Amino acid sequence: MPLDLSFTEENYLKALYHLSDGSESVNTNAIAEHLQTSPASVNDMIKKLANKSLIGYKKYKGAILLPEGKKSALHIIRKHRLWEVFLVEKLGFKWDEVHEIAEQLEHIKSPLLVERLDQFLGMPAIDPHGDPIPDKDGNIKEVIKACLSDLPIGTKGILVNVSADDPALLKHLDKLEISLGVKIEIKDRVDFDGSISISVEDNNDQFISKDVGKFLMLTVIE
Amino acid sequence: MPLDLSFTEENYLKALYHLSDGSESVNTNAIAEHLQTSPASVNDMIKKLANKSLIGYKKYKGAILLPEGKKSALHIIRKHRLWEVFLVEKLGFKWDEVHEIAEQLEHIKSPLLVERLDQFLGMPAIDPHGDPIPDKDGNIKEVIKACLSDLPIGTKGILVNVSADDPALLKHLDKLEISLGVKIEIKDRVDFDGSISISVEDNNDQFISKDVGKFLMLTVIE
DNA sequence: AAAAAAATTTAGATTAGTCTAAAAAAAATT
DNA sequence: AATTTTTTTTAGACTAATCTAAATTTTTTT
Repeated sequence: MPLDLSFTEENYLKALYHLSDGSESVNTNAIAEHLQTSPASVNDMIKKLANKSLIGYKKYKGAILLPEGKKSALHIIRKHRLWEVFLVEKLGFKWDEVHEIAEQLEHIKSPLLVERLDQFLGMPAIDPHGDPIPDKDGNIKEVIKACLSDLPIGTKGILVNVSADDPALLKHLDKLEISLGVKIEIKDRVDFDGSISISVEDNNDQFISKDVGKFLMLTVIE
Repeated sequence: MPLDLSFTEENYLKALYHLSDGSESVNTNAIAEHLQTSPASVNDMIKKLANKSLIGYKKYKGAILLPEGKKSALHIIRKHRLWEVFLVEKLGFKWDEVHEIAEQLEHIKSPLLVERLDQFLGMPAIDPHGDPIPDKDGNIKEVIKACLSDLPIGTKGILVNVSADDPALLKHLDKLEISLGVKIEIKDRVDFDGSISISVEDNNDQFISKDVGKFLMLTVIE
């Protein structure tokens, strides 16, 4: 059932999905930036995908996912996130080590494999970064998240997402014993540099920089 | 440590390994046949791999794996076979459904993944087809495959092939719970008619006729 | 509203892997 | 030993994905 797309085509569709918040059209340059390639290459690929009716495109007006393209993108994201769960839960990888490998595994094509993997993992709802895993029909339950640095003092929440793959950041969080699922309370803010005082799992307060706070997404519980 | 080879280069090295029994040089046409491509393409790739010192090549004299190329080939084969074990043991695939998927998975590149997978699977010695899995240094214990009726009493092996498709035979095997991949031990032989007493998966002994034994190919494991 | 800046598209090349058709070398047959 | 057949190699071309540099369109600024 899934279309026979090239590795590269799949990556473009995925990029388009990630860049289109809601359903706005996406700039050529934004895609080029995201995929670390040239705008000219993006332009070529956009035309190709538009010819296959996977995306909508009008000259100079950017690209937008069409239903078929969105379905494909969600299928790739499903595979990516399931493999991340596998790598962490079954093979003992840290959550900051799995992205690159899942980038490769997400392109494996097999009608049966994904569903068997899903069963094997117990049909998980979220991946190790707290992102929701689309079901096999492409339905995805978006989680309501707010960035830690945008939340007021006194807020309590569960860390559900770290919106970055930078290993340096993830390693830093590990050291602070900040991992997905922990409860975080915002205790105070420093006027001088915007540093944030937080407690993790009701332990002693510690500071994180404003920049780190920007990448921590919480589900507010209180 | 593993070289950064393309998908295609890896497939050529693997083909070369499978086609070179012992270490004879391999024909251009044989490779083309094996990979379902043209001799011209093979010739191009042979030159490329020879330039990288992965294979030896003299015009009109065929190609032969050099140590580095052989090491790469064995690493790919290791990955292929470990993934086959994963698919059968963990995801419940039948042994005849896994080849195509493993052909894709074998190209996933990660220094850690293969070793973690190996651990997860309990460092298996053979894959579901009874073929040996090279260790991480590329050492491979070549296995002996032979017809059950030619093997001595006391031999243990994995059933890797049934060299007939007579439904009557297959039905008979089904009833005896003899299927591909099962462990069989040869317990005894009857002088009178050559019947063979075997145990399947360490269950109670049962008899098969000499004629049935002729069609069962085992990989000897002990 | 014109000029400047930014974004986008086109034109023309490049690389990896492939192909067909023709030429050259090796092997087999007579 | 000469001829035929088979195998291998070369020559030239094609596709997918990419690039740089130049041209064009849109947006922003003045």
